[in-house]
Amino acid sequence: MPELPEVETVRRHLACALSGRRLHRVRARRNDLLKGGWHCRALERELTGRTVGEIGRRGKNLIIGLSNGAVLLAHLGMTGRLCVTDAEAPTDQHTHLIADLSDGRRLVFRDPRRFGHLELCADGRPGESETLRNVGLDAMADAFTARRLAEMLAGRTAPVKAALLDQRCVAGIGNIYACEAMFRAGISPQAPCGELSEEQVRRLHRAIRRVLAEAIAAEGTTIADYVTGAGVPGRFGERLRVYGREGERCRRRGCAGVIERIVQSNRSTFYCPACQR
DNA sequence: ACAACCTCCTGGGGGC
DNA sequence: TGCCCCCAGGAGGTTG
Repeated sequence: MPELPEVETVRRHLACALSGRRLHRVRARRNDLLKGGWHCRALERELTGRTVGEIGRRGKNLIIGLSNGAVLLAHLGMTGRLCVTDAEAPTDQHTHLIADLSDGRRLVFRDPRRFGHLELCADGRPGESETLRNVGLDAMADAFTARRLAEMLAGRTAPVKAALLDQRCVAGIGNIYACEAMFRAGISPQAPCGELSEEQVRRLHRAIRRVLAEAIAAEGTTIADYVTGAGVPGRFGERLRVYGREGERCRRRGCAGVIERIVQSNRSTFYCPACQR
């Protein structure tokens, strides 16, 4: 599931394969995947002829700069893929946008489960878009400090896990890396936000940064069908310490605990009851 | 204001 | 073998 490291991997791929190319024929197929009031024909008209500039990211959102100051935003949801393929590569009913590029290849947006979406900001003010207006500080941004994390958690009674998943606070963490960060920090996913000590918040901040940086270096985690731009699975899956490991032994040296799975806000949480308190 | 649910969607897997 | 049900979860919406 594309969280920050997977989206960053896609961003790097697109920066190589898409930046500098012109979009010369665009087909959009589903109005319900377009935010900001767009429909397919208008989006096709607006995109056609634009040249792709820099590719950025905030949280799990891709920010694709276009000529004339427009910006295309893309969220991959659960199963979304945005990649540059050969023009002969087959497409299916889950392919929702195809843009032929000036170099003979094509940009393809495919998303079977359709939790993803696209939004064009013709005015070049993506910060006010439907997509980004509720998205907080990127988890890898310099401005995301332990102090900022402490401010976000202060006074809240919700479990820490819920706060980490809330994109309005810190953006980019999903279910996998929330579990992994809490394990590394040795903090119970059920601990109320406001009850963490300063030291625990510092540990949590450090754990978030480290697990995300390691996952970026490994080109993400492949659970079901995410692949990197090169079409290969991410390598971080083998380094997960709790996610998906229910019933297995804790990997922390000297810990005899067994990983448990609980459900929090309808989502699986994996943790070690022996080392997370 | 905040927290706890519900909803959208499809493919894959388990059980019978 | 085939069918049905459940499960995965990002994020916005609704309810309390």
